[in-house]
Amino acid sequence: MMKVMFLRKSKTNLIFQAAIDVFSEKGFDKATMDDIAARANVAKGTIYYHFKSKEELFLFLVEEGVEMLREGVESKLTEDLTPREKIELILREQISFFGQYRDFCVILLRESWGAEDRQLEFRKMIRSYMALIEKVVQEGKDAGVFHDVSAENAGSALFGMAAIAALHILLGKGDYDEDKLFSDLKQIALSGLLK
Amino acid sequence: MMKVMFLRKSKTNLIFQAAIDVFSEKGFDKATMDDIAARANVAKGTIYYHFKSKEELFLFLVEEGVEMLREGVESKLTEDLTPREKIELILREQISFFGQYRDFCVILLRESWGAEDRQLEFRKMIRSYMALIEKVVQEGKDAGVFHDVSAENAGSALFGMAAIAALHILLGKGDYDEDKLFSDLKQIALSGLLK
Amino acid sequence: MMKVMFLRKSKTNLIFQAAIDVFSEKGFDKATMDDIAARANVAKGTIYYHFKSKEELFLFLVEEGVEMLREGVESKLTEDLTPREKIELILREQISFFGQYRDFCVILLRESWGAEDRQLEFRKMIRSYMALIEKVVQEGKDAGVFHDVSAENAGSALFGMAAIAALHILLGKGDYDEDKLFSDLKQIALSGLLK
Amino acid sequence: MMKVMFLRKSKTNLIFQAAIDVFSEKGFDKATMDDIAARANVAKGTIYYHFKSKEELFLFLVEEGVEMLREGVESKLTEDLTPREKIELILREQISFFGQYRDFCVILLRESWGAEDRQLEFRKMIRSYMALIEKVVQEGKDAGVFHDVSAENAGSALFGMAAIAALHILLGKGDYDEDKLFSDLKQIALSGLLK
DNA sequence: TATGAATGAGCATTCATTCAT
DNA sequence: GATGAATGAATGCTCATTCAT
Repeated sequence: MMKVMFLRKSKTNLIFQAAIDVFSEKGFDKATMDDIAARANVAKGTIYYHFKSKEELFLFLVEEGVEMLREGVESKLTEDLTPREKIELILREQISFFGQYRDFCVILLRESWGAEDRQLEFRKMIRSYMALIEKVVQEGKDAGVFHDVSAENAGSALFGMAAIAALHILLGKGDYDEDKLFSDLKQIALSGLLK
Repeated sequence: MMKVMFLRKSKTNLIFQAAIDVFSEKGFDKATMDDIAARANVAKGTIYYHFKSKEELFLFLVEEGVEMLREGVESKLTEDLTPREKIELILREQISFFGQYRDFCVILLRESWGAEDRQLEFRKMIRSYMALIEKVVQEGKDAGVFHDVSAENAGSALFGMAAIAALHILLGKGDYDEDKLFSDLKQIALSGLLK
Repeated sequence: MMKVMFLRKSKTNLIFQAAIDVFSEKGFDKATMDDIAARANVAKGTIYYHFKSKEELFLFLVEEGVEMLREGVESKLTEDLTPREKIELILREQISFFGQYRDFCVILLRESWGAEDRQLEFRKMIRSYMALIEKVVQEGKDAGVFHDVSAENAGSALFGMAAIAALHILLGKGDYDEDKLFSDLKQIALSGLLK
Repeated sequence: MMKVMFLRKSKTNLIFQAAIDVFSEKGFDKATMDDIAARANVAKGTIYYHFKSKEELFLFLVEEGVEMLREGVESKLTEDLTPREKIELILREQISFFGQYRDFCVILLRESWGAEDRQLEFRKMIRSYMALIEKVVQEGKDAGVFHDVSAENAGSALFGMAAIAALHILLGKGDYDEDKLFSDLKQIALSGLLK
């Protein structure tokens, strides 16, 4: 998402960047097209020349964001890794992504729960990411190295654990110590709290 | 909150119930006072007779909800339980609460991320619940039965794991199998994925 | 008005007093029945038990106020006074009244200009006061001691001169020096600016 | 204000004109933005595109009106006139202005008395006009041709005399005979009622 | 007499969207 | 491609008035 964007300097891109800023600062409803236009140094009509509606602009944005997270993780899940290593990689990548794109992640967590079409769409995207985790869990189970838990439950649990823990720190006051968070989550996810 | 509410049939309560419905369906911004009034079969002015503003109505609602979750859990965390049993209890209670008050939980997950005062307030409430978990984790560490992970990280991780996994099922199509979810999360949280 | 009021301690009177305070502070439109009820330490319904409407309450209030000014002046305009002395008396009385009932006078000046029934009513009241002045001017003209100016013009001019000059001081920062104001207005009204 | 306004036919101007009409008819509080929009044949949103708020629109309006009166008078107060001629000129101009802009003058007299910021602002504007009169009175005193009255008292008295007398006629039923009113006020202001 | 909960019409303001240039 | 003036439906909130007790 953001990477691609930095290459071109088209109006479309200016708008896109501005939209990320504004949506993450204010949320979908509170953000106005005027805000975005001002941030992009573009006339309001110009946004409508490039995007059909506020909704569509937002959808594009979230789509690219989730895709980026998913692809980033997927591309690193090479065949030579063990299930355990894959889980570690997923946790590390997700923690890193949340640190790098905090604002986008706030959007995601804010706007994915509800019954509007947009929100259903977002949950579908998130599920496509969770599916990656589920696949790894299944592999582990098939290989006999993981306990017999529902892959779906494990997928959402691991995503949720990392997401909420990351945002909890990022939206609090302290520093975001990615290494400590990773080490703690890895401990819990793989070996549990109990000694 | 909801329990007490069901007993009385005051206007205040009608409004409260309607507000839960509407806010969870549409979120804070999209929900209108007209919606809530219509759902409660009350004139719009009546809402303002009982609550100072939309914001205040919402705040009350979330306050009572989180308090109910927190107190429900806290009251059951008796001294005779081991840390392991306490973690199990917390997971079971939270899973049950999410099943019972799905709409409220959607509200909580939707509206807690952002920089508005209201949102800061919500996160503070959630933190007061997480603190319960942190305390138990600390106990376990002190007793030498839990691994040495940051209690804060563990607290947000366990809350997030259960919250997201629960909502993932509740907002999907399938049934909400509390027992299976509990058993899976207990497994991961206490002993991890690895055999 | 105010004098009579202080004698009784009925609810009606409590409301009346509160209404004067609130109306003069906020004006007719901005003043609310809640304000008045709170100031009178009375339930809102009680006001409606004693007065038919906000409008009526206001009307009563202004009626009594103007009547008090008019009667106060009229009762002192004894037959033994010369027209010149009468003009002096009118000026002195009006200046004194404005000083004593500043808030009420603000109401009067605020709410008398417009086309609503209430406002027409107020102007009629004011005209009944101006009529006193006109009569004196006519007397002076008939007696050959006043110049030949339209009595009506003179009446409104003298009322306006004293009213605006008084409020100009009363709403400004300085002290309200009634004697100096009287002496200046007397000078202008009777002998003019020119030496 | 009005003069310039009549030249252009911009939306801004349409709104401005409509606002004068509506505010003078109903007063600030009772006038609604819907009224103004309807009168201007403009969508309500259009008003907000050109003016930040009802308050701001109103303020602009009064500002320009008073400024027009002040400048109109000031520009004619040339050095070659005697104090007496200047007072005459001021009276004539003010009487003419009130006749020409009756509605605006109603607004001014209605909305200048109270403690709201807006009203303080208006009184400040009026004082800037009164200052013109005070200066002339001072000149007359310095030149030894006027009696020794407080310039401030004389300023507010002359303004008030002309304002109230003018509106008294304009809001009554009869014709507005500017010449007679001028001749009467000149008589009183310069030479007084007494022969 | 007195109360205060309930009402609903009314209002200022916002903002996504359109469209003539 | 780009603009920004214009739109009008939508919304949170107010407040005079009513009425059951």
